Amino acid sequence: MIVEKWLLKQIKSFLVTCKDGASISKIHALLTTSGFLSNGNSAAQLISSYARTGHINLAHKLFDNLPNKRIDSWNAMLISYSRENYHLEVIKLYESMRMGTVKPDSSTFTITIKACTSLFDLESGNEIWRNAVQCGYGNDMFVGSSVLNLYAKCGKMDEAFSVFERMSRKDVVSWSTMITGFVKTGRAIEAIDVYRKMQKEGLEGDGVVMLGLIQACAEIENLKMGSSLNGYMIRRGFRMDVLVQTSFLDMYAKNGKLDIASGLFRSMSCKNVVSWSALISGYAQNGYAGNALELLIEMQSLGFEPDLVSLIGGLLACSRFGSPILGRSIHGYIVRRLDVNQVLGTALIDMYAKCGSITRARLLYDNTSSRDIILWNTMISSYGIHGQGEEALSLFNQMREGDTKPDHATFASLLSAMSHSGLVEEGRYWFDVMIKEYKIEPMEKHYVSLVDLIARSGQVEEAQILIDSMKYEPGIALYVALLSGCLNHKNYLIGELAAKRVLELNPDTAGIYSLVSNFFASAKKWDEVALVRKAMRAAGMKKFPGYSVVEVNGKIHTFLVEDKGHPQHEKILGIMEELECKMRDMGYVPKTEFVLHNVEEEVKIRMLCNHSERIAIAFGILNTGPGTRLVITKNLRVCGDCHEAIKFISVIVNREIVVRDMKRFHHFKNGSCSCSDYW
DNA sequence: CAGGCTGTTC
Repeated sequence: MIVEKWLLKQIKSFLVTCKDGASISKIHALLTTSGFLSNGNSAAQLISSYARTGHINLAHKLFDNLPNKRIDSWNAMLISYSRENYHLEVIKLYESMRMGTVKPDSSTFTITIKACTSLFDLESGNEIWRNAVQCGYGNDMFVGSSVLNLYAKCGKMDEAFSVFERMSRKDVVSWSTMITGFVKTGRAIEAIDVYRKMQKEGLEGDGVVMLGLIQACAEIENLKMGSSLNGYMIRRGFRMDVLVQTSFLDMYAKNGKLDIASGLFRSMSCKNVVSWSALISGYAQNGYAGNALELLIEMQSLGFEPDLVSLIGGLLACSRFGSPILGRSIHGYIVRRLDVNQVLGTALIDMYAKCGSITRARLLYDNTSSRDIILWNTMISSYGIHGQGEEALSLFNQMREGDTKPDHATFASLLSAMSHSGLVEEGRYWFDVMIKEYKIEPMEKHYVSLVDLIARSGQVEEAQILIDSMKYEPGIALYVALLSGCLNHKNYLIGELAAKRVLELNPDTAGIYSLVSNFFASAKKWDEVALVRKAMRAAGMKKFPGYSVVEVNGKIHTFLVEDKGHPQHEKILGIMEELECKMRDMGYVPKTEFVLHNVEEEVKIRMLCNHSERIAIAFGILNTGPGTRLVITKNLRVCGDCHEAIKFISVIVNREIVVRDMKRFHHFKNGSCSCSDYW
């Protein structure tokens, strides 16, 4: 007997580390012939050894043939499936176990609930949790933590919290599950509260807890707390692994501190695809499209295969840049290598729409099999920026018929589409529906669209009343919307108040200064015009020169304002002069009020003609065949004079010209534009 | 046997 026990122990310890399938089979045969397996001895070890060496089918065969299945064999089988991510098999196996007489234990419940978590199967998870309580495992820390994670992953943090509060024993895993859960559901403040409670109970956080806290800091934009967390971790001797470093990197990148993020990235001795992706996305989200694309290329050249997320970052950069050529090439790269999932599909639709091809965007949209809220919102917004308000509305109505509930972003896109298309009554109507039927509290962005819509239609007083009726302090965007309405409809009384508010609220783009200045010029208040110019210089606005991008014959060409550096400069100039002549004959009068510099009238006219969008258009005309559609992307807002001029140009050259600016698309065709005015 | 990094709309 003693020898047998010793032998079994030796066999077990050998199986734990054995990597050789043939040896496992030999031991299997030995145990079978000597009769040990018949009472279940060593079966669990054999099962996990088989599974660990990639022979899960052999493991299952052995398990099926066991005459006496003990709980450790069941659990070994469950764990083997779990390791291979066969979550449905785990749940099935658990159910067949429940049919028999063997009692599940803590591991059984822990693993099975984890499988439900991976499948986001809240229903089965709840059922198994009830079983666990019935079997006396309601106070088990492992089972408890896996239930916390189940609720957290399914977004049910209130349920998780009530289980958490009733747990009699908690360890660092239980606490960190709560912290991570709150962060991932957008409740960063509560995540930090949980951490403080944990500290009060005398528990130290570990790496996982820190990771959650870093993400919390990223979300609430508290970089100060984030940095002090960094100091704390260094003092306590935490190992800064890739995960933690990537989280710090991401925190800085998300908050626009790309210099710090990139410094951190360069200093990392160990980087993975995720670290690359985090920085690429950070650049793309903050408008540094060029840096994002450069990094994507650098990543490949160093042998890192871009994954889904880094490519989504690349697509985002393309849509910021307005470059369909780059976007298409990334699309092609993706199709050759990866499966397109919903997030990627959405990014592609957004990219095509923002790069000027609403048709291609719709094509992709029609080919999607399932539609989540972001996909709907993206398509609605795409129609909006292209000035197709009716299409946006019709899509929105289709959405209402289905089972995806519109959210705040849906209405933001819808209302903005209404305002870009001048659908005044519809805009008012849906704003009301949003509040009354969908119980969505209007946010600033909703008010901005509505004010823009109403003011644009000429009801400036009403727009003013709407702003005054808001429950919170109106931001600059609202006064900008009001002011542009005042400018269009020459309401100088309200306009002057709006203009003053705009200046008080420190505009951060040259476009806004130019709007204010145009307003005062229109009111013939020249002293104010001069003041605005001064304020703009003081704010350092001239640092951002306007540029336009145009793609011709598969190449991207960028033009700055007054760009003289192009090899075809002389020819471009020729086209521009020819166009100007014909435009004048057709009745075009330069709107020199759009020039904010205090110079001679004749110089102003020269400056208007040298705007980057005009140079880009002339270049496009020069280098493409008659009738070719031109797509130009401008980094600022398109200027009011250019908006007029391009209408004429579209007639002269008989082409469709699409100009995308920071906010939307202007489709010029046969002398008119899809947008009623430039702003 | 339970918890960890990056991603799409406004």
